[in-house]
Amino acid sequence: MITTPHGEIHTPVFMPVGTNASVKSLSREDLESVGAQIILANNYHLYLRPGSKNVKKLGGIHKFMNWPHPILTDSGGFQVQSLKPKITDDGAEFVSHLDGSKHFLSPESATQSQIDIGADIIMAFDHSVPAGATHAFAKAAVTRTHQWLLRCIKVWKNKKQQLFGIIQGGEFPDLLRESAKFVVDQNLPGVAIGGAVIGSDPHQTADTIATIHDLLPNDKPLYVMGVGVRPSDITSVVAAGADMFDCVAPTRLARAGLLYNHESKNERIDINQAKFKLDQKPITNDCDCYTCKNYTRAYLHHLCK
RNA sequence: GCCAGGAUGGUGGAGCGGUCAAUCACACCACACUGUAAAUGUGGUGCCUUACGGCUACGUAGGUUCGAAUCCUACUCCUGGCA
Repeated sequence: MITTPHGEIHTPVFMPVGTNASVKSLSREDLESVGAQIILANNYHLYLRPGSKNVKKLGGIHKFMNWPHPILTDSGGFQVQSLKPKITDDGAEFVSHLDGSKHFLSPESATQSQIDIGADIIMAFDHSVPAGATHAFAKAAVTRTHQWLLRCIKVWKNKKQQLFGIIQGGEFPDLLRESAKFVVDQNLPGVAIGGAVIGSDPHQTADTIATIHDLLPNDKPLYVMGVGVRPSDITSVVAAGADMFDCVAPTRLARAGLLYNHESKNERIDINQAKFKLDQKPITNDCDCYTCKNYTRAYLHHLCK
């Protein structure tokens, strides 16, 4: 269990992603009815718009988005990487996807921005190790991530807001273990693990966690970043020892018409397919969620048109 | 009944003598989505073929032409106007 100023979180917990201070297409009531205890928002997006200081002026993110329960913000490091940034030891220079303007995020500014936004849990600004990284590249990213973590900690004053450090290391056990030791030694309220080795393949994710598991504290949550493309990914990652995980997949896939059904290929059906036009079954027979109890595949197919 | 306009692939709709199996959109099919630049993106979509290639197609039947979805004639059916 994790205690925050906005309530307790019982683990293991899946955290729906609401990047832009909104879990797309879902209301607060929808989320509550499904048992969401905590949601994610993103520092990068809110820093650009409406601006972190403006979120603060508007009373903080909980009031801003009408979510009185726990919120976690990601630092934005992961998003910035998709913008082909210039990364130095100082931080990351990148171009806004909104208007092309130049920006710079450092461990200090990313942390201060998250403090202003006001989430219950904030993440360290890290250098995520991409897929296929060489040992040398991964080592540099790990070292940088560690240096950046120390700088994040310096800015972090309000201990009611929990700061989580992030373990990196790519696919290399020596780097993963070195990183785990370093991050755990900072004695922060929680520990996360990220990078491309986490989230894409369930076996690789479980193996990566196993590599460092003996180094982790028993009394603090482990946040495995970006897990949950398939429902079975969640059970396997929990079995591996994860306490917290998030993924854009449930909401993003649903918006494209892909709905989870454990009996189907890839654990999902594509409700857009013409074969569902007259299908009167629910998405999943043994599910007691509001949608499965009240609507047919035919109706959901119709709504996608 | 007369006059005018029109009939193109699952649908809408381009094309107006050769580079047309036919722009494009939709629909359909497949694939992809990890700490959301994503209610998005990529590919395919007449028939046969792995491919090369072949075959059948632009309302119906003829005609002109080296060559017709494109021009001409008749017919059928739609739409608008006049009676």
